[in-house]
Amino acid sequence: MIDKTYQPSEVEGRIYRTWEATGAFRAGGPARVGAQPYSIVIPPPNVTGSLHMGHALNNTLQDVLCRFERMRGKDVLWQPGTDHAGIATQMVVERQLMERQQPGRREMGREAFLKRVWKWKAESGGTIVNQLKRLGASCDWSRERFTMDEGLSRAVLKVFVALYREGLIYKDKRLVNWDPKLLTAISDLEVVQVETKGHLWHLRYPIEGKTFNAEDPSTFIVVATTRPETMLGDTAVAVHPDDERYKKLVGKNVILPLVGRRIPIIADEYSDPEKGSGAVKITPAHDFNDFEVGKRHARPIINIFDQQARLLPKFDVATVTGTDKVQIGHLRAVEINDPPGEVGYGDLPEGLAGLDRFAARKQIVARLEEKNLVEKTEPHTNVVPHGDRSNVVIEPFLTDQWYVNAKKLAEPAIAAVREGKTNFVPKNWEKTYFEWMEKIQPWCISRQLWWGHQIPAWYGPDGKAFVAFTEAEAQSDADMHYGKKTALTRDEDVLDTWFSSALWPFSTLGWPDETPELKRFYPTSALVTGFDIIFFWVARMMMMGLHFMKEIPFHDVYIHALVRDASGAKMSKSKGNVIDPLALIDDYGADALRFTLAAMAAQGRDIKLSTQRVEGYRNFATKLWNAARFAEMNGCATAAGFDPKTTKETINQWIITQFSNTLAQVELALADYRFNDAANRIYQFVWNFYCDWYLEFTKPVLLGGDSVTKQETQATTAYVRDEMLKLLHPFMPFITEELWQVTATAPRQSLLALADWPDKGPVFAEANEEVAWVIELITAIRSVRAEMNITAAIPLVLAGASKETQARAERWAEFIKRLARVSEISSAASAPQGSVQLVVRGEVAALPLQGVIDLAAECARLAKEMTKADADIARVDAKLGNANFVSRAPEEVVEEEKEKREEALARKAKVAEALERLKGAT
RNA sequence: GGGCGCGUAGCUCAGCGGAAGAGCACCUCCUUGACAUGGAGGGGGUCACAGGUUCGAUCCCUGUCGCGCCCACCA
Repeated sequence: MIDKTYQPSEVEGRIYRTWEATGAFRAGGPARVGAQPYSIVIPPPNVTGSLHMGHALNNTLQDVLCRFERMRGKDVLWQPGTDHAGIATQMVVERQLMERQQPGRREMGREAFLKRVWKWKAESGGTIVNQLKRLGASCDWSRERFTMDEGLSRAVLKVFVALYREGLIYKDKRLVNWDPKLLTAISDLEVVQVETKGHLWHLRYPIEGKTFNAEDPSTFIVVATTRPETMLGDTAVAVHPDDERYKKLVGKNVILPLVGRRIPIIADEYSDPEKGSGAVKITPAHDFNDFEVGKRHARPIINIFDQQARLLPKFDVATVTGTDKVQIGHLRAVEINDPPGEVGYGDLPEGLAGLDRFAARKQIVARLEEKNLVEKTEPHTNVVPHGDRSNVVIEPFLTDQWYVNAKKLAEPAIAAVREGKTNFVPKNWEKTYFEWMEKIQPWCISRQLWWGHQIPAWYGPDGKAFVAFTEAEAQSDADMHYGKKTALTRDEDVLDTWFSSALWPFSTLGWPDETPELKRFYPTSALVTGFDIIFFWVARMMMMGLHFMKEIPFHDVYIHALVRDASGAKMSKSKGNVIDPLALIDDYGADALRFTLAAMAAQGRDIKLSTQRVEGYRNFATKLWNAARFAEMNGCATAAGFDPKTTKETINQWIITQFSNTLAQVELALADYRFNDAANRIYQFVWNFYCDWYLEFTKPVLLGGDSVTKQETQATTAYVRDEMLKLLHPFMPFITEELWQVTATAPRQSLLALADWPDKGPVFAEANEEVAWVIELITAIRSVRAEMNITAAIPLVLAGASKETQARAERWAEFIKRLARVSEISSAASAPQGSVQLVVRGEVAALPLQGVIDLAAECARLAKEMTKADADIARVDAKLGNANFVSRAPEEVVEEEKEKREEALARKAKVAEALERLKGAT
């Protein structure tokens, strides 16, 4: 006996354990020999993270695909695993240390700290995996990987060394995005632009050789800046070469206030006459654009900050040699106003050393104001780069870092998408991909962190780098190079987390070894991910995959939307609008959550998730459960060898036909990644077709005595239920698997998860047509009943009905009586006096209700129908009256319109007749 | 500044060249033996606006107005 109610919380865990215990999700099992492979690699969640709504959506969609393909007989590998998430994880552990007032990572030292992180990974690493299981993810957990496990680390090492030797990884000194809080470089992608309200300061820089006088503009030049504190590092003032205002100043010098450094006024197209004063201060060490301008004019690069963006007592000065190479070194500060021909560097003015950049800003503005060097201060809004993790303002900072020549690697990656080897779904994301890939910048891959893959580079005493697989190898290279045993020190830095993620599609399959899995499952079939990591991850997997495997990593890239809260805001912890998927699973069951996400996953639009919607799909699960109970109560058992093609009963043929249509549409939708269409179609079938109509239609049969008809109906009910469970299983795996078990009257041949997907079913056109008529008739009668508030059973008279209709009515009498609450059905030449008359397919169905109905109301109802018929006729006539339409529109469209006209005319005639009759009765 | 997308029923959204759809909400009726987490019925939309293409436009094109996102930009 099936339980009265379905309790997800009591069922889901048990079901999942059954799947795991039977190895249902194992790829390459004996049952799959000879099967076509289908593979998806999971976007690896952060190992110490927990499941959020984005994961829930992402993994639901992957699971739908995997379960669908598995049931279709493919050898499915859904490759799971987790990411070490360098910065994020290191931050979490450091915070923990701080909260527990334990020594920080620097006090602990690298080794002890890493031990601590591994411990945290061991403690919390299982959380996300268990949460994915609660969602129902059918990953092959026996193959779970971690980006820092032995094998993947080997892949990372191999890739780094190979790219280095090919010249595609190199070390370079240039400005990077420096995070002064985390004390590491980050890539362009980890920088977010935040609109910030600030000020624009207009500063007066006195011109050399003139006595500064605030009242006399010829004695100074005004530069506008949002970062006055960086003026300490200025090495030029740039104006546009065509700017008449400043033409005669080009070549002259200004004396940098506070510092006294003499710096030239240069002409450079970078300067925009429209912005600020048209003259711009050039601070090559602290601005990306200024860096370029500085290089063009061979200006020195003066770094004024330490790693935490606090003012240095003595500046670091780098000089430019050539335009590409930069050398850096400490120079002594020189005297203010040093001799012509040389640039002075200057000491930091008294009392500023160690000030943080924002404090320095205040101080410097104050000091400039004192000297009357601030012309004006305007409020100003601009976008300021922030670290995506630390949320502090990023400082452009001159350091040595490792880079990947992304431009080179991008070429084949662009071509592969151009040539359609890899397809984005929806397609418009390809444009985003191309735009980024085509102007891709060198990828900064070194991070000044500890948690991650340490860079396999060792340095000799002169700073020369030896990149090798092992320290011993590097040592022997170095010894050879120096001609003697030489002490090396290892590069302290680790690689960007995304470096190892970029290898995910092949590293998880065993690369660099030539494993059978790699051969079988690469390239993977599909990648399912959010648009926010197209650049971070998808693009880089394309680059690495093509470079090392010489083949695309995946055929399709399905890009899904973001899950937002019910009002459309991005979910974030700080806003407190995060909906926890686990809480929804607790409340409504994993199936309801999954179905909600799938049903809302329309391409190209974000998902605004509301709990109400989840509740609705919980109700859907309940509905399904009860339908199965009903079937069981009525002895509907799976019949061995049942063949839907051999059914004789119209109603059975009808539901089978509806199922066939649904099946076909669901398959089409899934082939196109239209998850919402697939889900909605199934929903409609289960609720509207199977429950609302089919089960209601068959009640009289099932409640009646034994007969061939009854047997066939019982078998069909069970058959469609079983097929329906299969169809629904990819979306609602738990309840369907449970029902598959509890409805079994004989042992099932397999778990539902491994059952065969339904075959293309038969279509009975005649039955379909006939039942459509019955439904229309019943609906029309019900409508009138409800509108007129008639509860009692009433007779039905078919007025002037055709032989065919009369025969149909006879065949369906029992059903019509029951579902429309009709007492008896008869035929007559015309509708009885005072009856309500319905037009169904051009024929009149009359309900003799004299005395019961409100004649005025009925008149009004008919008048309304008449208006509608007139409108329909008028519209069709307008079309058909248009010679252009008749001559130019396709023939079948014209035919269709003619038929519509006939139909509307007939309907109008019937309604008019009915009105006449009614008036006659009054 | 460059790009992408969205304005359709009260709300959330499908549809995207041939008679406007769903779910929720709302209103009316229904404790019938699967299910009140239910059943039956109903109201509600010049498909943002203006032009254009077409025999025909919610759908294609152009523009306008709103809204969102991505990329670039510390004057």
